[in-house]
Amino acid sequence: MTQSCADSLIVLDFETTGLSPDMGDRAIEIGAVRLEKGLVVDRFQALMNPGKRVSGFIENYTGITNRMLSQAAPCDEVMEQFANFMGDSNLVAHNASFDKRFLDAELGRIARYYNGNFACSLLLARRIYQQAPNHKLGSLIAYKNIPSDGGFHRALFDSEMTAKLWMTMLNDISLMITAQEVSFSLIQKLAKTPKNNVQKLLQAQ
DNA sequence: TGCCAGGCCCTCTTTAGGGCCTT
Repeated sequence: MTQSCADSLIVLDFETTGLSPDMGDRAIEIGAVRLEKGLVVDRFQALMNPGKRVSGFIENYTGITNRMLSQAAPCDEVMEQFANFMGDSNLVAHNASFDKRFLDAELGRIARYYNGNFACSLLLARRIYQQAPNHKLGSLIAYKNIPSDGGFHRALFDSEMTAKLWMTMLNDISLMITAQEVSFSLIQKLAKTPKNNVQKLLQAQ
């Protein structure tokens, strides 16, 4: 069975100075992998200098220090490169609303835009892994016994783990339906379906 | 200096409140 929605996808993750670009927070690292037919075929990773110091909390949380950022290229330079990398591919992130806010904010600063659609691995996991203890990325990786060395909270590592989780979810969904492929539109529909209607939706495929 | 958000989703709901996720 094919998994067409993975034919060309960018799975991305930002590390940032905080939670809200509307409150002045900036991206400090972008990591992404390109998935084609279920395989990682390309990677992107870069630190970026946000032009402000990051808090001790962020240094501890990510391991990214002010010293490291002082030697990094500025955000606009890195985001220009990343915009070229992702093109108009569809996009996936864990808690996509968070990464989309920062992607939109950073690209807006350099007047670059994209036409891809976002899908959220968190929303999908809440539908198909309703018995998981919680739906944090690290917890889901452990729940599905996906090999990991535990180095979470760096952008490329988290995007690689999200990509593995994504492929695992597509495989699990493909086992629940009779259709020949798991389409991107089905994934987006699933992520918006009330939990108690998930089985009905899958059985209709 | 210290602090900050927003979308989703559940329920003891919908004229609301609070937990889960992301950094």
